Amino acid sequence: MSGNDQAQRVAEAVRTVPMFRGLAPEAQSHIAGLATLRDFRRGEHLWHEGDPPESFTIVVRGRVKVVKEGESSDVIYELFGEGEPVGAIAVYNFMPYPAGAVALEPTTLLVLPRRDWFELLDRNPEFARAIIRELTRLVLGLTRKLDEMRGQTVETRIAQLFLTLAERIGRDTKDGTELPIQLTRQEVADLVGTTVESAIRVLSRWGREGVLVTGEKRFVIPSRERLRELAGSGGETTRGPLA
Amino acid sequence: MSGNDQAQRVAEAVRTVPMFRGLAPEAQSHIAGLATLRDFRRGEHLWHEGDPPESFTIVVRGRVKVVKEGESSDVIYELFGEGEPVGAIAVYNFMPYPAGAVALEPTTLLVLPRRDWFELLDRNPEFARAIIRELTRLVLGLTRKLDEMRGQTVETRIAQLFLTLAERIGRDTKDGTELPIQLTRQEVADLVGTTVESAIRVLSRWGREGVLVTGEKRFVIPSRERLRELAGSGGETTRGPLA
DNA sequence: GGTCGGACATGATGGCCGTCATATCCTCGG
DNA sequence: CCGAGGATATGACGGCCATCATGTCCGACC
Repeated sequence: MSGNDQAQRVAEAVRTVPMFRGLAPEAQSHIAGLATLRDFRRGEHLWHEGDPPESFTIVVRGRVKVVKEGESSDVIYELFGEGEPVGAIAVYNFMPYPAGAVALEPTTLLVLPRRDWFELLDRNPEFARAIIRELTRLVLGLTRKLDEMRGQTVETRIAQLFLTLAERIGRDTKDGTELPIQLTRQEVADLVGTTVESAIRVLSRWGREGVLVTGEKRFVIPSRERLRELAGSGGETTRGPLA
Repeated sequence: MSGNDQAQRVAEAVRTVPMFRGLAPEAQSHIAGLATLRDFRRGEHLWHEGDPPESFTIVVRGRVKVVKEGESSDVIYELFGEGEPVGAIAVYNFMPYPAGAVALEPTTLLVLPRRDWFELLDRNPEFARAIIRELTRLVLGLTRKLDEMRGQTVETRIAQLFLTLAERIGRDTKDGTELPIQLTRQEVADLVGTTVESAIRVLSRWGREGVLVTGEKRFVIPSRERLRELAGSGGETTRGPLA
């Protein structure tokens, strides 16, 4: 029974994943026959840095951070949401995962054994295109992060972070833009490359000033325009004596 | 005559490029029939940010920097050397180039019109793999840059930069490792995300101390071990009162 | 040969922010 | 019900480095 339920859940997951959505029903059920689902709790590791990648994985529910864990501080490289393949690089090259992955929320993964995935790749050239698209997205995100990181003040970088999040996962409500995502101040700090304390200083001040309000498992941006001003004016540090 | 010479040069370029090296001779000459060569002087732009990518391009001679040009400062995302495809992302997605490209040395590019390149891609699945490999390299390089950028001092970051360069293009001589590449202090600064002045301070001190010597169109590292020490010990900033 | 621009160099100054210390609030588990 | 641990918050201190100013050297060009 529950085996049957499981099979149904897998089948539905395959149907909803963008990469597989366009396939013929038979192809979809073929894939569903090879795949399984795995559930993770918030904070649980999907894998650790250095693990060998046994499978190709796609997020079907929840959100995941890919993070390089240093002894004293971490760096979050990227966030992955529903429908996105995660860890594709390691699987493709069969290299140890260059970074760990941690669930930010209760998360479900669609799991395809390496071997099966490569067979599919051989037979469906469009899958290679999907991977290229995904890697492209990664590269653009990383270059963006790189120039955000540079020179700018911490406040500016955090403002840019939340603007990016607003574009990707923001919902408009009557109180402003809502970001239904749970991030600790530590995680915000890791995302922009600073310390917890600095992140806290900015966010608590923003809370007082009404720029960005931290709520239960979400953030609210009353006015994106305010944020955009803060994000834009970070380049110039010391204003000349004249200005 | 010169047309014939040109054809010969193209044919040889195609034979030497890693991506095409494994192909059958007929396939190679087919590609050579579609491709052309373009030469650039040092400092010349291969393209500017925002240009539409008309062709797929591979570096066959020289070296190229891909750079995001800001009003007051630049960021160099990556360096490309002989045999490497450059700008692949923009071509594949037919999006405007997200960054400019500039020749660091006299450089020759193998140029394949977009349309022809896509036909080749359809017929040769291994080309898609080559692109994926290239993108993988890019992603790993960028993530590396990201965590090098974090927290570390300027001196540490520059040390890491030259260690990386030493691995990629270093030649061992009796005086130490030689890096046959011409980089201005400004370019070094752009690579590690700092200012010219800071880069100059570090490099001129290193020159005095014999850690890294700047020569005619090259650098020399007398002892890689020295550099490695400088690269490693940058994390800890304020030593505690006890230590 | 003179001058103009670019690369390299060095000093002074001030601000951002990383580090350390401390405190409050809340959730868990015993 | 109380203690432990985690997240959030706030203040003090000090160092790295961006900015600005100034100077030298060199090749390019007229």
